[in-house]
Amino acid sequence: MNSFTEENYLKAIYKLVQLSGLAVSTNAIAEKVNTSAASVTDMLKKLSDKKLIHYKKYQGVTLSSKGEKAALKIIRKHRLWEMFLVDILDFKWDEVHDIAEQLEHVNSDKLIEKIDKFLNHPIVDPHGDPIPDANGKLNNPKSHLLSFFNKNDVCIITGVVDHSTSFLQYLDKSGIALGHEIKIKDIIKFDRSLKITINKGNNVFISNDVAKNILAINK
Amino acid sequence: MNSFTEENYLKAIYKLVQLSGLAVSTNAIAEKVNTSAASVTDMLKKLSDKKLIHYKKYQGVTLSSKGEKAALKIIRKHRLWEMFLVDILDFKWDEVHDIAEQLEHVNSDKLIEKIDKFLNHPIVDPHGDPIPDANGKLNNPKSHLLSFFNKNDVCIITGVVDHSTSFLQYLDKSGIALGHEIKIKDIIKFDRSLKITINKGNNVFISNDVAKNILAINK
DNA sequence: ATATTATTTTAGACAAGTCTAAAATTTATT
DNA sequence: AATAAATTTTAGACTTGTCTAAAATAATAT
Ligand SMILES: [Mn+2]
Ligand SMILES: [Mn+2]
Ligand SMILES: [Mn+2]
Ligand SMILES: [Mn+2]
Repeated sequence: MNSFTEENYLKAIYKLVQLSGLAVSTNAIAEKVNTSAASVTDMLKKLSDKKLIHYKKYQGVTLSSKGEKAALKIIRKHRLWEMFLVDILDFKWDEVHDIAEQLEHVNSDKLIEKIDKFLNHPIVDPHGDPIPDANGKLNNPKSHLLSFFNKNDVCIITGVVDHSTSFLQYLDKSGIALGHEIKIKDIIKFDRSLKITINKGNNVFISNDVAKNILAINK
Repeated sequence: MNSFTEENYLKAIYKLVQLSGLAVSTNAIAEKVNTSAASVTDMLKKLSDKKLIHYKKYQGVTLSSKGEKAALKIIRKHRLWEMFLVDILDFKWDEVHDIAEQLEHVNSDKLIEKIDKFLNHPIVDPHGDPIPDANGKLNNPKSHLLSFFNKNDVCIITGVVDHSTSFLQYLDKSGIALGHEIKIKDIIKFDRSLKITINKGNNVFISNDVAKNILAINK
């Protein structure tokens, strides 16, 4: 078994590789897990000894297939727990991440499969992120950042990039939620901010910074 | 916050004090948390510094009110999670303890109160153990060991002392479950084993060792 | 191509929790 | 009351994960 700490490193490496498509740097990991570069180097040696990563000094790191499987399992657990918290216990989508950070480390295959079944095998979590299946298979839906759409495009919101409480609460306040239909009414040249219509009703202005943190798919 | 380890010591001390009514010994704690007496002494110093226990060298230990509150909170979480696992996820009563040992350390007041509400504020866990309320108040039901009843007594099974998988599975196999009515048909003088009738139906023989691990209340 | 800067690794230390072996204290026995 | 036995504490060491400061390597700029 891997320790909580090891699991958090694996998850961090998985997400960074996913994002960049490249081997990830010691510094990037350090920032992600909120620790020093020296500590990361120590841990990389350990994960390498355990054959969880591919690592050569100064050359960056990727996950081995064993490491990727472990990472996907943690991500599966995290997202299923988030789903459980929102759908069953009526938590808000901005409240669940920190709790799921703890629950994702609970070790019981039977438990996670029962939760999955109880939730009716959900495909995405409350933030629109895909949930890996029991074999670690992950359906990566081809969404795009809202900031990449053009004037008069109509799309459906499928996810968010930023998962912070403040961002999610801002979306709530603006009436922006997963599944809603968005029409791009206007794009301001100066700062690339957007005027959008939500569900054929309200018009709302959002900054480019916000648009870059919303995922959507063409309708 | 207290670490997982500290929480497990507090829980162990709580249960040992509960059982004996006296200050508990270093050795007793060592056995309960499955570690060496030396390690226990180290931890007792730490818990004492944190004002969680009353401790004087060589004199044994009891919980401070702060420590007792912490212990009861962990026990509340453990028992509510066991209830959730059995009632909602259809686990058997012999499968849940180890998972609850992990879940009891998840830190979120909101989570545990939502679970409590979702379960409709249960009073006892799947093993008949009482669940402390949100204020740490615990209703100690006055049950007795089945081994203390007399011939022709009729009683209702309310709990178990031993929580091991093998014991609980033995009870399942024998048709003995919480809430069932038991009539003591005979007590064998030689070894104090019992012939009992379950729910006015089947007759079953159980050893005194088994009877000493079943709790019941007079009908 | 060399010098400067940034990144990464090593060295050495620390806190938490654990261990074994030895010393101190308490309890039980004669 | 003195001795033996059991319990508890101390001493010293080890592991995991962390840190800072210094050294090594790589990347960038002149
Ligand atoms: Mn999350
Ligand atoms: Mn999520
Ligand atoms: Mn239990
Ligand atoms: Mn229980």
